[in-house]
Amino acid sequence: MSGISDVLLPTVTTDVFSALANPVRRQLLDSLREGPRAAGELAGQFSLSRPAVSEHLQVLRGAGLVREEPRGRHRYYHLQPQPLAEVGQWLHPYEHFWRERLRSLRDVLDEELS
Amino acid sequence: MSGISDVLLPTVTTDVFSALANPVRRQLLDSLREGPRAAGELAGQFSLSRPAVSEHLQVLRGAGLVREEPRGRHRYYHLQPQPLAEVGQWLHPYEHFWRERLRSLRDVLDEELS
DNA sequence: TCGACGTGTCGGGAGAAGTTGACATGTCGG
DNA sequence: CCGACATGTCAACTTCTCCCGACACGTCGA
Repeated sequence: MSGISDVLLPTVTTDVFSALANPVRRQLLDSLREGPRAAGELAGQFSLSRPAVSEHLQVLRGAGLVREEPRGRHRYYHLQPQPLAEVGQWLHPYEHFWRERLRSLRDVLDEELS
Repeated sequence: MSGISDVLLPTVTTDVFSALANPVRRQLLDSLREGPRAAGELAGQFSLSRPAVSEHLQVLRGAGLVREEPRGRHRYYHLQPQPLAEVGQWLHPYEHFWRERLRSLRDVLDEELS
C-alpha cells in the first residue's frame, strides 16, 4: 500500500545544492544507492564521530534526499533521489558546453601530438 | 592561436560542488552562458555589493568555472564549463533512480485521480 | 597630466556549519 | 526488569561563509 506522500517530497528545508556541497554527504548518498543502511553502519564507513554523521544525515533529510525508517532499535535510511532531478535540470543546459570543450581538447591534443 | 592551457583546467582550488552551493554563483554562471560579461555588468544584476559579487566570481574562478579577460578598464568573465562534467558524472548513476520515482509518481496520481 | 571610472582587495562583523564529548531515549535479550 | 546496544540531541568551540564599507590600482578621456 503506497500513498502519494511516499512519492512527493516531504517538507524541504535545505537547498539540494548545499546538501551536495559536502563530500561526506555525497558519499553517504553513494552508499545508500546500494540499498537502505542503518545509521551506525553508515557512520562506520567514515572516520567521523557518530553525531557528525547523524547531522549530515539530517541535512540530507532536510533536502528531501533521504528518508528514515525506524525499525526496532535500528534506524534505516533510504535514498530519496527525486530532488536530484533539480540538479539535473540546472545542469542540462551546460551539457553541450562541456562536450564541446572536450571535443576541442581532443582536437588540440591531436595537434600537439602530431 | 590556441594552446593546450586554454583547454585544460587552470589550478583548481575550490570544489565544484561547493562553488555551486550558492544561488548567486549559479545565477552568475547562468548569465555567462549567454556570453562574456564585464564584472560591473554582472554585479548590476544582483542586489548585492560589488565586492560580494567580485568574491563570488573569485570562488568560481577557484573552481575553474570561469576565466578572466582583462580588457582596458573592464574585466570580462567567460564561462568555463568543463568542471561541471564532474557534477554530471556524479549525478549520472542517480538519473534512472529519479526517473523511476517520477514514473511511480505518475502511477500514484493515476490511481488517486481515477 | 588629472579626474572619473571600473575593479580587485583588505578588515571586520554576523551568522551558519562542522566537530566533539556528554547525556537522553527507546529497544532488544536474558 | 535490567543491562547492553543503537541512535538522537544538546552545549560549546572552532572554522567557514557571506556580506559590506573603505581603500588601492590601473585605464580611459580631456
